[in-house]
Amino acid sequence: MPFEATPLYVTKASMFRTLGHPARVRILELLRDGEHAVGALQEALDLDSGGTSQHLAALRRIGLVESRREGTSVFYRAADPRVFGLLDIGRELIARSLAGQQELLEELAAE
Amino acid sequence: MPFEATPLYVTKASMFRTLGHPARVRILELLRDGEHAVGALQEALDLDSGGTSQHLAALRRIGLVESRREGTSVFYRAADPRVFGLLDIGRELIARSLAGQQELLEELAAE
DNA sequence: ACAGTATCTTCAAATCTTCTAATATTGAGA
DNA sequence: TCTCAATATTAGAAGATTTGAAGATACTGT
Repeated sequence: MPFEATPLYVTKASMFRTLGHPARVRILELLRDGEHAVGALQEALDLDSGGTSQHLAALRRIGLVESRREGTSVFYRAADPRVFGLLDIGRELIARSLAGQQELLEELAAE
Repeated sequence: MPFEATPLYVTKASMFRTLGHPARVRILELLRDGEHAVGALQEALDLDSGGTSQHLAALRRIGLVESRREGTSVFYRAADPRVFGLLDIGRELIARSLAGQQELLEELAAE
């Protein structure tokens, strides 16, 4: 009874697509240093409560974050620290790409 | 004269979003073992020529692939092998998440 | 220069995502 | 149980992306 007849590359794509929103990238960056309550995230991101929940729900849907309730607050954390590796590689790739543009600019300036 | 006044997390998000399409994930998987002509990719993906070009253009726009023309063919390759690290971590995270679901199923079955 | 092939671009229709605002749920404490 | 505060969910409008078809461009060999 396979729940998941979806090819792996489709699942992978949904994961990347879920990461493909500025607010969600920022949420994960914040979760690097441990769990945060929804209220704290909301304030840090300058979002309203609905928006914050929606983004968290998207991240939870694909299993990137997990939550824990404590009284009236809900705390979120990264489900697996490897997700930060994605962010790191992302940063490296962007750095590389900007460095390339930089070189081009310098060549142009040197003419 | 900053070309890029965009915050890093926005650029990062566009990169992930660009990766967030099954065809583009598959293209990168194919590029793991070296460069491929557009025609070859197109056949492997079973896409029409327009679609293939568009996906490649999206990948090139954010600097994940580079191309080289040889006669009438254009060959694409990954601009930086670190991008494969993204795919690898993606696979690991999905594996983890499926394993979690699996456990849940087993608990349910054991009841 | 011409014909043929390969790749790229463009544009509008269909689809999916995000945003906004309103409403629902959950738990704590009186 | 009632009410408040914190999160979550939903629905519809607005915005962005994908698709598919057609046309434009570039290269090779003759």
